[in-house]
Amino acid sequence: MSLPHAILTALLEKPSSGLELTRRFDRSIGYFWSATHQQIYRELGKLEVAGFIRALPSDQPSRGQKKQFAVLPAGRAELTRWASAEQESKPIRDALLLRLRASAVVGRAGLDEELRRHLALHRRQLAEYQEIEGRDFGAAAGPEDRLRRLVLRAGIGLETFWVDWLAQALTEVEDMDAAEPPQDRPGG
Amino acid sequence: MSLPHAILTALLEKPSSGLELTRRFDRSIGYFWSATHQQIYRELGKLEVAGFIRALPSDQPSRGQKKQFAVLPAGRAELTRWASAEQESKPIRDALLLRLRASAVVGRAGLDEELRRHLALHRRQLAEYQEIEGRDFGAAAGPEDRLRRLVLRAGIGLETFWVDWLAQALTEVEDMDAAEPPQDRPGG
DNA sequence: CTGTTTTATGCAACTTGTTGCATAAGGCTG
DNA sequence: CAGCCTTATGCAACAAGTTGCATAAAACAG
Repeated sequence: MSLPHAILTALLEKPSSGLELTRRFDRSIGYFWSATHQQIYRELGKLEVAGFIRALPSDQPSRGQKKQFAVLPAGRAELTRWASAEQESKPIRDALLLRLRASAVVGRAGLDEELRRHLALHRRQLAEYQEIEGRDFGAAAGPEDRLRRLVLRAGIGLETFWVDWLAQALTEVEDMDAAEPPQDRPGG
Repeated sequence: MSLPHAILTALLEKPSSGLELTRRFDRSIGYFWSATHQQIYRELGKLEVAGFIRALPSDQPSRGQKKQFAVLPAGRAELTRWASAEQESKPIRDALLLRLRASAVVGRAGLDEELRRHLALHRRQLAEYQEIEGRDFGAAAGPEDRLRRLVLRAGIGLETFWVDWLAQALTEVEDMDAAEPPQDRPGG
């Protein structure tokens, strides 16, 4: 249950409306904790009821009107509590690796294309991270920026790993396809 | 929606009962697609109704009795179809990176312990993967084993990355803690 | 042969995340 | 100013995953 804490973190970094949060969850925060606007609006409602955030006063009351949210002391306390507690790590689910395992059983048809597609996606993501690093993290900075830079370095490291692994996997799969056509269950 | 396909793959590798599947989802398959016994039994029921698998005949009918499942031709066809189609990649959610970001805002209390805990977990997982590699993948083999080895290499690469990153993150955080105590919002 | 543990299957309720759609304000275009 | 697009918020239904518990047979201990 980390979505509320992702939202609290984002709102502490900068008070925002639901839509602004959604935009930020498509970029920075969303690089490691994604959420749709539906989740965000629902969670904002819960956080407000719980007294963790409040809507900043606005003229118009509701729909079609921006509503800014700011974190209340209770919300900061909750985030502090969460951040100093042990996290249960969520189980891994990686569809691409599952697919490779399935391909070992039912054949490699279309596998090379999928690997190429993923390779392109990860290369693009890596380039984006590297651009952010060059833009936002030039000189040495305080602990806040050092921690954020560590997070970014995790992203860069992960994408670098995937790019390397996918390139190697693609080479191997092409090699297998050359030796033996990738029909379903080729040799038996 | 990949759980049914994970189960079909596992059953094609070896027909199994629900509990045997559960055990395998705690090991090999579960390294990249985890599932609880609840999910597995429920999904087995659906796959049987859909005509993708069938229960092998047994003496006793139901509870407390092992029920072996085998994949039917329709099930193999479904897995083949799934494996040759494009996968929508699931959004990323990594609680540890989120926590680092939160720590940048509410302070680093307990962060070093959490990093050490993760480091130990990833080191253990890496050792397990390397042991499997040494045991199961000695000599060169057919395309099936080459694909499975690629999957294992992904696991090894990922764990290696995490071990390296966590070690570096820990060093940095300890350095920050030495310069400035890790209270909530230390310097402002 | 009785009670406890282990193996094995499964239901029900709940939480989390996704998809599709509805509503409404404001700006733009002819 | 009528119609359309974009921005902004939100409901409802659904799908996926989790948690807690129930049931029952077999194995084991005394």
